[in-house]
Amino acid sequence: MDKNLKRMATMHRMQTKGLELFYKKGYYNTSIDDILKELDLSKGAFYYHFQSKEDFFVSIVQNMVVRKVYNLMIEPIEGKADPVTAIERCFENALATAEHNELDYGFVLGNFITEFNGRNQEISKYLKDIYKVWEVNLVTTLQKGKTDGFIARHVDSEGVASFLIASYMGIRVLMVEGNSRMLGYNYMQQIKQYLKSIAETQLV
Amino acid sequence: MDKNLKRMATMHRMQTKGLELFYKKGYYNTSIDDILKELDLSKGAFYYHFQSKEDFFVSIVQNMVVRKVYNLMIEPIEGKADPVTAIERCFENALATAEHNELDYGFVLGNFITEFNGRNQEISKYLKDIYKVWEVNLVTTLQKGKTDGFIARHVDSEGVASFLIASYMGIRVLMVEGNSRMLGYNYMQQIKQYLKSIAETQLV
DNA sequence: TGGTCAACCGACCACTTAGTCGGTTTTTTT
DNA sequence: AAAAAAACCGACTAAGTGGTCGGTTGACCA
Repeated sequence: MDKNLKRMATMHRMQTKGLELFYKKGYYNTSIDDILKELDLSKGAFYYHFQSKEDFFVSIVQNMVVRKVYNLMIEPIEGKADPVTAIERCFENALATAEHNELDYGFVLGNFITEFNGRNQEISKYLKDIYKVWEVNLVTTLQKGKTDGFIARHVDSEGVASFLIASYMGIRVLMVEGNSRMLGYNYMQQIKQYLKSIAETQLV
Repeated sequence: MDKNLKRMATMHRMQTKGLELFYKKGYYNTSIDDILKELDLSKGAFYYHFQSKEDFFVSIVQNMVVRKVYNLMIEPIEGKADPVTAIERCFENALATAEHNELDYGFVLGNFITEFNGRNQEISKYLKDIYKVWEVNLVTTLQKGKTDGFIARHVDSEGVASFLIASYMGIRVLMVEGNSRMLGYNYMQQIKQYLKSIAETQLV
C-alpha cells in the first residue's frame, strides 16, 4: 500500500500530462519526450512504469478517459427519474464546461475515436467500449423513462441514444475555435426541441 | 493549357493518393514517402510540384475535399423547394454511400477538422471555411423553405443547420467499424422525426 | 553501517521524417 | 538535330521517433 505510493504518484503524473498532450496534439503527433520534458522525467522512468507508448495510452483511456466520460456524461443521467430533464441538464453543463475552458480541443472520447478509427483496432475497441457503456446507460434510462411516463412508448431508445451521442460529439468538434458560445446555445435549443418530440406529454 | 497537362496529371495523381492515405491514416501519421511509394514517384517529383507537406495538404483540401463535400452534401440540397425532403434524401444517400464502402474511416471533412483542431490554425481555417459554406447553404435553403411554406416560421435556421451538420459528423464517426448499417438506419429515423418537428404542417 | 531494491537517469540504437540539391531524363521549342 | 525547359531521380541531411540498457540514487530495513 504505502510502498506503492511513489510509484502511483509518478504514474499518475505521467498519465495526467499524457492525456493533456494527447488531447491537445493528438496521439501520433505527441512524443514520449514531449511528455517527459514537461515533467522533468527521463525515458528510463517512463519505460520503468509502462511497457510501450501504446500500453501507456491504453492505461490513460482505461483510467482517466473512462472516468471523465462517466463523471460528465453518464453519472448525471444514470437512473434519473425524468430522462428528458436529466439529459438537458447534463448536456448543458457539459457544453458550459467546454465553453469556459479557453483551451478546448473537442470532446476527448470523440477525438480519440476519430484518430484511431481504422488505424488501431485494439485501441479503437477500448474507446468504443466506453461509448457503449454510455449508450447502454442512456438506453436504460430512456426505457425506464417510458415505464415512468416521461417518454413516449413508440420511441426507439437505441436510436435516440446514438442520435444524442452523435450530435454531442459533432457539436463538440465544431465548437472548437469557433464562436462556441453561440454554437452551444443553438445546439441546446435544438436538442430541447428534439427531446420534446420524444416526451410523453407531446405524443401525437 | 496543353503545356500544363503532364504537370496537372502528376499533381492530380499525388493529390488523389494523398487524400486517400491522409483520410485512411491521418495527416500526421502519413509520410510523403508512403504516398510516393504507391505511385512509384520520387521525393524530387513531389517537391518539384509542391512546396511542403502542408502546402500539399492545403491544395488537396481546396480542390478535392471541397468538391466532395459540395457534391455529396451541398448540391443535393441547394435551392431545392422542399428542404425537409431534400435533406432527408441527401443524408440517406450520403450514409448509404458510406455503408457500402467497405473501407470507411468516417466523414472526410469531420476527420480533418478534428485532427487539426487547435493544432494548426491555417489548415483549420481552410477546413472551417468548407463547413461554413455548407452551413450557409443549409441556412439559405431553410429560410427559403419558410417563405415557401415548408418550414415553420418560428424555426431558427442557423440552429437547425449546425445541429444537422453536427449530428451527421457525429454519426459518421460512430459508423466506422461498428454495425454501421443499424446505426445509419436508426440515425435516419431520428433525423426524420426531428425534421418533422420543424416542418410547417406540424406546427404546434 | 551496510546491504537491498524500487525508482530513476541519460547515452545510445535503429529507424523514420520532411526537406534539399546536384544531376539525369523526357518533352517541347527552335 | 540541337538547345532549352520541364519533369523527375535518389542520395543525403538534420531532426526527431520509440525503445533499450548499464548504471546511479536514495529510502528503508537489519
